[in-house]
Amino acid sequence: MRFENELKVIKKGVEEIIPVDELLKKLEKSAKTGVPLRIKYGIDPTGYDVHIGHLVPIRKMREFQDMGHIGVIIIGDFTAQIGDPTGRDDSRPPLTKEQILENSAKYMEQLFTVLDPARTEIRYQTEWFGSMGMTDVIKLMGKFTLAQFLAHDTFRNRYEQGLALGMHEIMYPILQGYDSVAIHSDVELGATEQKFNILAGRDMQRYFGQEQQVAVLSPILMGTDGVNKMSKSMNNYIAVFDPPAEKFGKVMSIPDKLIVNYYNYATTLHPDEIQKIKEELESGVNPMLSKKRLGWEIVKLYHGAEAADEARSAFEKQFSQKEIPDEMPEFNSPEQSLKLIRILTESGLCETNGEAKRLIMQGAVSVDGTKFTAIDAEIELVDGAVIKCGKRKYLRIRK
RNA sequence: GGAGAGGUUCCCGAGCGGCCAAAGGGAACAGACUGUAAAUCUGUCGUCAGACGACUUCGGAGGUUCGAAUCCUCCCCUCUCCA
Repeated sequence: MRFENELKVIKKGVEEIIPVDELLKKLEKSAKTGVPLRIKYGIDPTGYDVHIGHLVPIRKMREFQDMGHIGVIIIGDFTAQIGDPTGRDDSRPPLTKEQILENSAKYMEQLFTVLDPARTEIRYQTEWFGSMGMTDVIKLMGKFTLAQFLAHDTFRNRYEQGLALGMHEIMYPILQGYDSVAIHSDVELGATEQKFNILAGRDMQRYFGQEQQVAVLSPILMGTDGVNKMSKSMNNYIAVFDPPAEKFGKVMSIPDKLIVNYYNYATTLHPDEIQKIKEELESGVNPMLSKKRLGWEIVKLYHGAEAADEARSAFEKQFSQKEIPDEMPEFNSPEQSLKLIRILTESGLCETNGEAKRLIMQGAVSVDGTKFTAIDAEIELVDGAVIKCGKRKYLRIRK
């Protein structure tokens, strides 16, 4: 049957589908009636930096779109004020309308590197929450019990660890759940940590007499540190806005253990191909090679094959062959010569004089290939001279 | 409302009158090594100063003291138990 095939595609790279048989029924019904399914994914417009971990469920949405269904992106302008308790940010300052609009515009720009705009609907929570009164809110809250929330990992852990847990935070799943009612969601996508929130949507829909949505949960992508999940706050992420060389470098910095994981969730390679890479790794092929390919695949996804080639060869030049990169920041000064320390700080290569001194003493700084270790070194400012500071920072002198 | 515990440098977490710019760990950065911005080892890690040292920091505001992250007062915030 046709939907069996579709189901196979949907299942690929997905951790859990709750419940599978309902999804099958929905697919069947949609095929029969010609009415596309509504696939929901919510974002909080607290920022706009999208990283490749966010895009794991978004790719799934694209697959649904390619089957003819509708992707509905919810801009969580209300939930943004709460902050997803699943994260650990304590308080969020309320966002202005302008910020929300700006953030969501930039957010969508990045999502559209993956999504099909023709089959994407963008909805704001304000549409349905903006006019709600206290009575409605109380009614919604009454649909859930405290026990339910305390059964939720995040809430329980924070409670048991004695961390602060604001009353408003329990509103998060309630609001997210009601979103599903408001947009008549058929499927909600999210990472596995979203399970509770997404299931809350199912409950809400039942209370409102709607057909319940199906949860399609993607695995959580680990951050480049290999320890925490990829997130902005841990600064272990590869952003969609990162330039190609940056993406490539960040991929090279992931621990070797993560290679297969990234192939699975951050690329669109065929599972058989990934299996092959896995076997190669196990048989002792240098992980660096698989990583280079991984970096290439990821850059290609966002910037095309040409950019991927460039990123790879730039990396090889700079780190394997230790050549000087073509592009680097430049520094201008009217002086004939300057203290090395001052060049480093004034150009912004180093934050403080102390840092500059440290780096010099540690032998991290060289000018045109000559290492300088004297703190008070004075440098002739010659046009085109290249200062190297550490592994990745370069500066070209301009006259 | 009552009784306790606590707020420390980017994060976690010690310190509880001078030896504290503050242990330890993590992160970060650097060096060595490596066909990886992996792993490992070593070092650095408040600001200024070449160094001696000076200055700013331990929730906030005052106070005691020759001297406070450490003691006192008030305030703000968090947690636990009782109701």
